[in-house]
Amino acid sequence: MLRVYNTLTRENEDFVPLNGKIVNMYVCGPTVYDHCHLGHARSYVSFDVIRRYLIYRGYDVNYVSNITDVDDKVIDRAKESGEDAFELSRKFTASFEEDMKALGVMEPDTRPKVTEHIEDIIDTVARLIKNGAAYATQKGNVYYDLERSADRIGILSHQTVEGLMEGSGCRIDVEDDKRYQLDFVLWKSSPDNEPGWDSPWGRGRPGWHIECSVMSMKYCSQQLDIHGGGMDLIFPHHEAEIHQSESCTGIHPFSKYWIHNGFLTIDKEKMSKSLGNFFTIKEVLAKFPPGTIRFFIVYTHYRSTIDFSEDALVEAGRARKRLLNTISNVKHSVSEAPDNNNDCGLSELIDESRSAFIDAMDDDFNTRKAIGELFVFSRKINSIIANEKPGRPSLEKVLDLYSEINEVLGIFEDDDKANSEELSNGISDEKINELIELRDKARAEKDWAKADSIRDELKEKGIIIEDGKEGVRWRREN
RNA sequence: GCCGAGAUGACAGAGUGGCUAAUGUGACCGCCUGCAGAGCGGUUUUCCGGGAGUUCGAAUCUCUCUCUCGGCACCA
Repeated sequence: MLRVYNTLTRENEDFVPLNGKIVNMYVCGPTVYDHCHLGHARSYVSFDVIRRYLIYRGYDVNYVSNITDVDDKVIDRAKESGEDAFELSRKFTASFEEDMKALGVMEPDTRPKVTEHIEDIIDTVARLIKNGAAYATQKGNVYYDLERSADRIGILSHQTVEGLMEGSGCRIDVEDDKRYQLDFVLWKSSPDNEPGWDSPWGRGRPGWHIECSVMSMKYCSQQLDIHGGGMDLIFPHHEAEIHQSESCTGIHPFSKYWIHNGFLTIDKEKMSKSLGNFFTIKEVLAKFPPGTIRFFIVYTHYRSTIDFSEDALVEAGRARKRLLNTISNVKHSVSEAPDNNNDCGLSELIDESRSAFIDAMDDDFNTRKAIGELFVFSRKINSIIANEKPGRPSLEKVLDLYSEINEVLGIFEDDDKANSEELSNGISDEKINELIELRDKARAEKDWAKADSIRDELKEKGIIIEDGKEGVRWRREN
């Protein structure tokens, strides 16, 4: 039974979707005013694994994740750089999509953009006003009337009204025309020099929270099974969504499960531009293979704080390589294996390991534990192929289990770099084999100096030579 | 002030009542090897923040103390 930690109840709960095997899942996407940073990578890789695991467990997942392409931050950034706001958001949307692809994040079933849903947003805001849940002001702003449903405040963040009022962040803006301190904006009037759309309340643009309510209801359902995002979105963003959506539809709860990923820190400090420890995904991709970055993220439970440092990435890379080496060892064994039914206990081991993987993942997507089980499995596999002679069918089943698990975790994808001839200084397979032959000759003549110099030469070009019992193997490495 | 997360070996990090606690990285030793790599075996490793309590039995439950980190209307 899959168990999931629900922020709403602060408990681990059995996962039972609202409607059989169908899972409607909405994950808050980025506001595209800059290149995405490592925190985004953490969040979207985590939810990607959750999504893939649900699919693996037989659920029919409808995964929706938005792009917030109009917002104060987009507008401010455009003003600073003198660019057109829409041009800017288009640019960073493309950048984001590139990053997600590099990290092996599956494309959502739908990736709606705010600017393409202005009509829907206006309709929803109008409906909220009609329902008496919101009010428009003289200045052309529309606010959600929280005082009216004050008993619902803190439903997700578990804060009291007093607590929120006394919060350090609680500021009363002099310009504000809202009635109640905790009211939040649904529609914000735009000056002529800023992006805006005509509405019943004048020219304006959507407030920050409304887009997610509107687009999740449009592309998922009026009631979601899972709503996800970073922990920092719990308040006010997700709580605002609950108010808006439930006032609009009258359906409770807006989402049955709320899942939030933990933060990413840099050298134990919060990532922030002022501290100068801010890394974009692209900066890190320039230094580490995407598979390593993904492994680093998946190797930590999604709710734990994950501390980024170069050392941690290096360690993750080594750990991952250990698993990749085993897979590569098994592949070699397959090519040399006898075509008989010698099982050597592999079938049983595979079944046990699959169960261990599922048990770990069923426990609130405990990827760290699941990978721990994978190391145990791999060590046993290495041992068996070193000491026994299993037949090809059994070995192929081992590879099948690795790919089955890879469907969920996505950590064994070959890094493009490692396999491309261009990055290995353009050296061709033929040339490599030629050099290996030369080296073999030298070795036969016990000319170790020559043999080693050939090996070093190839290593410089990213080709790793390994002598085994059954001859020489080589592989490209970045 | 309010809310939350956490403290497990050198480091990272599983583990929520019962074999002296998974796994990875590092270091060292051994096997294998001409050497190296990969792999295997072993050591580092009785390591659960302090104290009190419950229990036949606690890292795990209760109380308490200390410390760390994060959120609180920009945020993944």
